[in-house]
Order: sequence, then C-alpha cells, then structure tokens
Amino acid sequence: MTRRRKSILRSRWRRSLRRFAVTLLFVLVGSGLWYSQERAYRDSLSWMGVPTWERLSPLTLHRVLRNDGFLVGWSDVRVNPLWVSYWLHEVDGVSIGARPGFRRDWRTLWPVAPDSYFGSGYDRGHLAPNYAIAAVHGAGAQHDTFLMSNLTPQRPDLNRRLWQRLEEVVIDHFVPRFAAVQVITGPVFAERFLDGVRRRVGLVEVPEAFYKIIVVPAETSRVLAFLMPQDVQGDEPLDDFLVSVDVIAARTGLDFFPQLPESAAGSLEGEVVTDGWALESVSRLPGRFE
DNA sequence: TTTAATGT
Repeated sequence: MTRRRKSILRSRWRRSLRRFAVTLLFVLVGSGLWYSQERAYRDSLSWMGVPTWERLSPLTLHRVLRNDGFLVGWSDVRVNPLWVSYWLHEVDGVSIGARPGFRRDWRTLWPVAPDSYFGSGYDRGHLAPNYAIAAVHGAGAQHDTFLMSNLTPQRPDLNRRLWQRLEEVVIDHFVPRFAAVQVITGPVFAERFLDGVRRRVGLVEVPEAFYKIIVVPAETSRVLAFLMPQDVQGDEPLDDFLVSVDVIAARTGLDFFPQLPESAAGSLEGEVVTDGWALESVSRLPGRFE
C-alpha cells in the first residue's frame, strides 16, 4: 500500500471517529435531558419517590408507565399493574365527562384487550379511579384511566361496593379534610407462585386482594392503609380492613417510599394510627350501588 | 356536576 493511500485511510478513519463522537455526545445529552425530565415528572406524581421493589425478583420486577395524572408500575409477568400512584387535591365546580370506552394499552408486552375479562365473572376494576382522576386532573387523565394497564380483575361485590365506598371517601372526605393526598393503590397476589400461574383471566393474573395507601404529606406526615380481599360482602365497615404499610410491603415485596428516611419510616410504616381521619363518620357510609 | 360496571 502506498503512503498516499495510507494517509487517505487515516483521514477517513479520523472523520468517522469524529462523527461518532458527535453522535455519542448528542445521545448522551439527549438521554440525560430525557432522564432528568422523566424523573422530575415521576417525582411530581409521587411522594418520597416512585415505588420500587424491596426484593428484586421476576414477581416484583416492573416498569413505570407514565400517564396523564398518574403513574403505573406495570408487570409483564403478572400482566397486571403492581401499583398506581397519583395526587388528589381540592377542586371546586367539579364536572366530569362521560365514561370513555376501555382501551388496549399498546405499551404492554402481552395483549390485554377490553374484552379480555369477558365471561370471567370479574369486573374490570380501576386502580387509578375514573371519577377522582377526572375531577382533579381533567379529561385527558380520565381517558388514560380506561387503559387496560390501569385495570385488574375485581369481584363485583368488591369493585362496585366496598372499593367504590373507599374511593368515594378518599375524594369526598379525606381530600377536603387535608387539602391534598397522595394515593398508592394496587393488587396483592397469592404467596405461592404456582397459584398465580393457575389463577388467570386469559393472561391476566387474578389478585387475591387489593391495597390502598393514602398519605397526607406534611411535616407530620400521616398515612392510612387498607387491605381488602376479593371475597367481601361489600357493606363491611371500611376500618375493618386497616393495616400498616409494612404489612402491604411484606405482601407485595414493594418499597412504597424509597426516599423516606429510615428514622421516619419506622413509625409511619409500622403502625396503624387513625387519629384525625374521622373514620367513625365515614366507615359505614353506604355505597351508591347497593 | 353525580364516583361501579355487567353479553345492559
């Protein structure tokens, strides 16, 4: 090879190296911007960090789907949301649109169609609720609550009665009482893996129970947590189902407030404190669809 | 204005 040819090759090589460096720079800066914006958005929708796994396993692994007004921790193994997280605050002059239709979410790996629960005896139960999300976050957010990634198989007596009563108490009583609350809610699955493999509606695993954690973020933060099994009558007092956050963390393998300092976590997550929630006046309120 | 959802 001639000297001239060698030097041409060398300068080509340099040019492509330069191009690669510039591209890499753009990718790094671009993804850095994306990452910091994404993190800022996630943080704005959660208190003390987005829920994550306490123990990492195929059963706690999930990815965060970002919706208008709420986040979903989606598991392609359970084919279920493991948690949803959203803020609720006071609004006046509430008027919401009609319920939109259920829609497939194309971000999920396995297809979950609006008719996937057909004939199963299970309702398509909302995790981020239609009414409260629509009232606080508007029509776009309401639309997103009808994505199948926000739904999970729920027994009608739970979905339409006990769970509906709890959702109503949160938006109509707790929110006015505390001005703003953070809610994290999701399913609880069978302890034994094989039970979960067997109990499915199509591809979707059927939860055994559901939790709802309500936080009042203030200097003296306050938390209330419920754990409700599928198998309920629907007219039970809500406070029959109170548990500590630790119980839910143990059952789900999730860490709900990863940024909460250890010192605060102990009492906030380990105890059931009902002072100030006025549960006696809301626990037995009747449902709308008795 | 009106909180759930089902072969309505």
